Amino acid sequence: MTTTTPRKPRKAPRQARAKATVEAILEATAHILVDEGVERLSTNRVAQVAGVSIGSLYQYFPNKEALVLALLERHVSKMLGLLSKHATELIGAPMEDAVTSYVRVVLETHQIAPRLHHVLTLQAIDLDLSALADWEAQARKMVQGYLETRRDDIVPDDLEMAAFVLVHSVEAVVHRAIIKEDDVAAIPWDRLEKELKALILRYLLSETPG
Amino acid sequence: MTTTTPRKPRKAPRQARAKATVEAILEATAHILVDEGVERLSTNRVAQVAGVSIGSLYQYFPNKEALVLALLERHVSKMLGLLSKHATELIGAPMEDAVTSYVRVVLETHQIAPRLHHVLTLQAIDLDLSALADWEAQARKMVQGYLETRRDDIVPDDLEMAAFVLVHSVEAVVHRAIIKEDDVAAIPWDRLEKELKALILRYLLSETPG
Amino acid sequence: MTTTTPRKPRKAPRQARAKATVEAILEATAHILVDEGVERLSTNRVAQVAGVSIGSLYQYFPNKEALVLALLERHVSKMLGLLSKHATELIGAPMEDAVTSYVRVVLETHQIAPRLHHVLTLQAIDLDLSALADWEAQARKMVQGYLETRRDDIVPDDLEMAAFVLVHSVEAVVHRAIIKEDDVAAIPWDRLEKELKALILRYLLSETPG
Amino acid sequence: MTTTTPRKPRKAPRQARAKATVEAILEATAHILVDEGVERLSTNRVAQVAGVSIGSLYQYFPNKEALVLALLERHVSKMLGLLSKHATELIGAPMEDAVTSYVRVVLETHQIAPRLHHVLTLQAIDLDLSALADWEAQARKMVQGYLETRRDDIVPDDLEMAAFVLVHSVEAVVHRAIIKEDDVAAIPWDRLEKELKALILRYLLSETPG
DNA sequence: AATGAATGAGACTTCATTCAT
DNA sequence: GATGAATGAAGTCTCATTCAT
Repeated sequence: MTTTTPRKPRKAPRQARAKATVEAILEATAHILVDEGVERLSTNRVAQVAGVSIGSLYQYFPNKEALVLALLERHVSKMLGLLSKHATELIGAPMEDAVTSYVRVVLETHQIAPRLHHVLTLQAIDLDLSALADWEAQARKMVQGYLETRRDDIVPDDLEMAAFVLVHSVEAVVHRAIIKEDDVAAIPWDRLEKELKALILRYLLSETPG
Repeated sequence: MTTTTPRKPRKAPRQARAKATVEAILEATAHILVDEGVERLSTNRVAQVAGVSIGSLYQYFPNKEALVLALLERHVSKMLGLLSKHATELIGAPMEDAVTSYVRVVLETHQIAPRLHHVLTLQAIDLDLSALADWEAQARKMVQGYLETRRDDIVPDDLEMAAFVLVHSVEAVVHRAIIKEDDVAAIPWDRLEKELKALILRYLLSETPG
Repeated sequence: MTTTTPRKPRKAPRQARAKATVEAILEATAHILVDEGVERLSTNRVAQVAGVSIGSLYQYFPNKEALVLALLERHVSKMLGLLSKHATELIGAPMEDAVTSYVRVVLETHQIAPRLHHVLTLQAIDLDLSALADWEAQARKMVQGYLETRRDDIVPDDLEMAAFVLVHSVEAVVHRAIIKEDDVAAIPWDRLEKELKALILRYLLSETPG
Repeated sequence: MTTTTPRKPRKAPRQARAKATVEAILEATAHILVDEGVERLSTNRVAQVAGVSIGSLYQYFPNKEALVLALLERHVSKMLGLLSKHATELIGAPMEDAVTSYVRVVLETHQIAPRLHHVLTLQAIDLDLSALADWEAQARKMVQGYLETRRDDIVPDDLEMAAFVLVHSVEAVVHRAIIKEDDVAAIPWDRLEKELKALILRYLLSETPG
């Protein structure tokens, strides 16, 4: 299942006009992905929706995958931006603040573009795109790094495992919460945040009772 | 994204030969899905791999989606089987035993056919098939039901939310653990089980410290 | 310039209907090649002219090259048929009879389908198809074989070189003669035959004068 | 197969820079033709390889054919140059010298740019370009002219036919010899020359034996 | 003169599905 | 029941050519 298909953009747009074209193409891609579904994503349709000729599309993207990849990379880069913005807050912060900060970052990353996030996530797996895996690795590394600074206060021994459990628990719960609601506005973000903080803090700080 | 395509098998195979045909078709579908990827799944290819004519395939399945659906339903039915088998153990069991039992069920469901599970999960979302959602609903209902019998011993108030958090945390962590390892055997299942039990029990039974 | 594109027919037609389809496709290919030119040869056009759907074409031929190759192989096989039919006459025949026979074979091979022959020749080179090279090799081998049986009567020492010169001289002259005339009938075949026999016999049997 | 597309260069380059541009374009064309194959010859690619914008290419050449034509005309003009340079030697020369001279001219023309010669030859036919036909006509005329001055010493009656046979025999044998060898350097030019001289002289001067 | 962005016809090819045998 | 030939819509992608800057 290893592909040798090129996925990188063909050439960077130099003129302003070209930049607008690329922008229109990516927006159209996102639009179709979110509102019409992957199965409707075809290069022809993207070009049509973008109001651009199919030839122009192929000037900048070698194939359909490259469109999705470009979109994914933009998205992940925004996610990583949020992560690194808050990363400094964590260092040396008391446990509760650090956890609050982390949960909020995850909630925020999912609010950048919730429906696009969902679709891109699936595509990343289907197309074997690593950008998202990079994000996860980054998050795990950061969490594990923090846990190591608090090793003495923490119950779990295996910090790698602990980071793995935490990152994916939080990620999954948030993700499902968003998918569950058709209307993103309806999600009880505050309660979700509270609950996730409880989940994490108890896992890290309490001995198993009983 | 809502389809009106029929997805149910056309007619049940009555003769033994027919049963074998259907079996071969589904096996071929699974094989292609797992070993070659969704993008290679075509009805013609399935028929070829199954050693059956394309006409025969359409005798039993009205379209391509029906293949995936049938496979998914089989799989989910196995998962539900495991769940209900253990369901009785849970009722009235002490908290620790109940949690152990639940975590084991989830681990077992993921071991039925790990790679197929992964692919089907993605397809279920892409094709908007509800079978998997059914499974999740079932699991949530069961967990929530159990929590209600223990309401007094439990810290979280909102049991629906608690069930949601638990089910998806466990599900996600197990799922990622399986995907992570190319060599499935290499996963430290016992440690994973221990860690998940700690996560759940502390969440349910400990007050947030600090 | 080495290609890995498949060129062999996809599957052999089993039913009579399918055989007719394949036949129609190849005839259409030949027709387009001869009457409209290579640049007009497209799979769509072939299907259209053959009165067959494009899908049917691709059931039997993996791509455009395969069409040309199939046609070429049929043609070359006819040419080789003529060659081997006369091959026996040559063995042990007196020089003049053998030469007569050879020149006639070449003339005949070019009359099987003169215009198609011309186009296929070019395509064989462009597409790097070896079928025609096989024919030439065969012809050279046969001629050289005969020359060896007459080594004592023959002036040239290097029989490989002599065969090379003979085969390509005769081939080229005949080929150009056919191309030259738009009206194929107008070619003075008998005089051409006489002249080529003279060319060969003098080359083989006379010492260079002067 | 008759085209009405203009094939002549659009305007002659007046400045030195423009001359360099045209030169680069033609060199790129030749390069692609020889090293990548006709199917890879696209105007965009030529421009790219030439390090010139596609717009500039169309400033000097009205279409793709014009590129090939320009190249062909340059090549044929070199060939004609060789021919006319030796033409004077032939007049009144003794038969053997004349033949030597002619064979050498043909060998030389094929050594100008053997691989390009090969490709251009094919293209000339495909695109129905007459430049090469002009060369052949010229060569035939010259040879026939010489033969007429020697009519009394010569065996063949029909001098037009004799010239036809000679020109195409020599041409074909030399051409195939070059194609046959991957490495042009490996061709036994001297033996080829000797053999072709023998072929011609015997044909012209010896009665058919036997 | 030169640039390169944009165009779109059209080529190739796949694949879900139907239907005659 | 089964077969496999046939279909054609639809998708991917290229490339000759134009034109605004």
